[in-house]
Amino acid sequence: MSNQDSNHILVAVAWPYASSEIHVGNIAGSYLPADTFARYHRLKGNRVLMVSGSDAHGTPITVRADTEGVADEVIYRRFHTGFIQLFQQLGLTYDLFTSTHTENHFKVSQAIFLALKENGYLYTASEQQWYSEEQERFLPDRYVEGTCAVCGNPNARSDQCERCGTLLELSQLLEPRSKVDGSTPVRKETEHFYLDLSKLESRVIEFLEARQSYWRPNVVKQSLGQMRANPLRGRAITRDLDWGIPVPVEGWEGKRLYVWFEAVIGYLSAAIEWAHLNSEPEAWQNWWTNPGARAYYFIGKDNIPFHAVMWPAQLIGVGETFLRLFAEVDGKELILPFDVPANEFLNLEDRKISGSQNWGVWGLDFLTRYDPDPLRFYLTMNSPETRDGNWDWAEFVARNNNELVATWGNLANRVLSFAYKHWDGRVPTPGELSSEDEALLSKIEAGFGVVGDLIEQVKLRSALQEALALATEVNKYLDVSAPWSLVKTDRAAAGTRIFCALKAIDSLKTIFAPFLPFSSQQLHYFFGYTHTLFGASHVGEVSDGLGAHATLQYDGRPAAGRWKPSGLAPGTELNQPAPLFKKLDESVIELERARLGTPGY
RNA sequence: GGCGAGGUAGCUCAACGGCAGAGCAGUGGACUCAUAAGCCAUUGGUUGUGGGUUCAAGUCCCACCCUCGCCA
Repeated sequence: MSNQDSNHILVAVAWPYASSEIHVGNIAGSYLPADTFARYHRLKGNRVLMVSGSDAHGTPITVRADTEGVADEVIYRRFHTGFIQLFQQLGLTYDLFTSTHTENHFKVSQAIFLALKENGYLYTASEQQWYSEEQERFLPDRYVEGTCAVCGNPNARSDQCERCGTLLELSQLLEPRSKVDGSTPVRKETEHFYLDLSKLESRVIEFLEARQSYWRPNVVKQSLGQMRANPLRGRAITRDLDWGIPVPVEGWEGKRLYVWFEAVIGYLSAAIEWAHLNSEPEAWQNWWTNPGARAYYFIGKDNIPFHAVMWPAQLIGVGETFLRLFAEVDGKELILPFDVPANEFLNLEDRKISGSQNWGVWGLDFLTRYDPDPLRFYLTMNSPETRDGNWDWAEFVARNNNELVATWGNLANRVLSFAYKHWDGRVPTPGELSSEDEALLSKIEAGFGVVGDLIEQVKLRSALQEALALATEVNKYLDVSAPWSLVKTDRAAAGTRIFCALKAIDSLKTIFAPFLPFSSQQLHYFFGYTHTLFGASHVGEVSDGLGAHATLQYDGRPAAGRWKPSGLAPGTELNQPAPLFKKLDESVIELERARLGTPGY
């Protein structure tokens, strides 16, 4: 296998913070589109590597741990386990879903740090931070409050007064107090490493401008506009914390890499971990050092600056030094993002999703009552690709019943049942095809190109709409050819029509498969195929010096699905068909709405 | 406050400056293989507001309003 293949696709998926539940907005924003995209490319025969993991470090986890009075690690492990359950049930085919709390990620992140340092992009500077003498530690901004020197608000957060909006210097916060124990913190000098982004800015701009023609406007224009208005400047990449990745410099024990800096490195470290788990320790380079490989980053819009500006800056900054330090390979750079198809946000019943108010549809909870494919269908048809979207329970039920069930599920069921009943459980043998038969089959065949192109452009909503329109074409064809009448007068002709309809549905099964993998596999089985369209995900556990961490891994070896039209053979024995999807009763709308906003569901 | 994105039919979304469209919902019809599903036909619009440029503006320019994100 050549290292220069252009069919290596890195699907880099946002890393969920291991401190809050995953809701349908998160799923629609990045996890689901990534999987649809990855599954398509796998069917297409491309070499896909889809990676992500739990973001285990960072203040939100520490805050939650302090609130509950447990160790940071307890919080991280609890949520990490939940993520893996959810993703497996949703059918997200991560080649590796891991965590940032791994020995491997520590080493990779430290190597990135050292490469930037060696290349002269890091400097150190001192600043004052709030320090608790009682606890002998520096306090993050959100742990300190006091009186705003500007407006007198007695409950101002240490970094910004919410009443007057002022960004507060340390000296502007009067009578500071620690939210942890009420004690009075003191100002204390502390030294940190900074990434010298000003030195990298021109190359980041170059990088963005080269991709401007095909990136989503929200992603590229915001990034360029921001830099035009406020040129990049140095940004701290270390913190005074004890949870996280140690700074690999002597004398810096007790400091950690800032989470914004190390979490994105996970895309690289997860690929490396994947390669080791598969006993091909160099295999990650097929994606990461291959100039022909394409890296797609599926994220939500809140993450744009980190993926369109900061992460490219880090990658540019390490140059060839990372490979030399980490793998003793000379003359190789890490590839930059090919696209960052960031999605907008999803509201819920016209209100912003909120964990604290339990205003959300939570993934794991949802799947206790509904199947994954209807969720995947609704979220893709309703995908917030160009603007904020809205989850509406009435619309979920309507789209499920009127589109997924009525147009596609019913089509498959009506034709399979008819064939099963009248041709003794076998695919009928066709006679000569009429021009209508040929027209239908060629329309469906063309669908592979149409839908495929849209998926490649990450226009998944349009792609699924096209697929559904193809199902409508088959419904129309059936209406015109009316095999249920024909079977009474000309059984052979009816058999030809049904053969064509079956063949079309067999093709549509593949076209729908990236979006609706579970029902496509079910349909695949009804058609009598014995192999599976995709591989399987399994939960694993990896042990290292930091303990054990759970993983989700995809094994694509059993996958036999191909992105190409059906080659259905006459006479094939069918399996007893059944409806692919369930119609939902309207009553669930009110039941589900009643759950919203009630704590402790 | 700055940088962006978005605001089009009841809902979700389209529309190189050239007759505002699609799907779903609604309404009417013929059919019956199918989960009362499918098919055919059809109603529905002051394109957020106010100006401007143009033979022609949803689209370009200016100002403003609303929503969301990021930055300060």
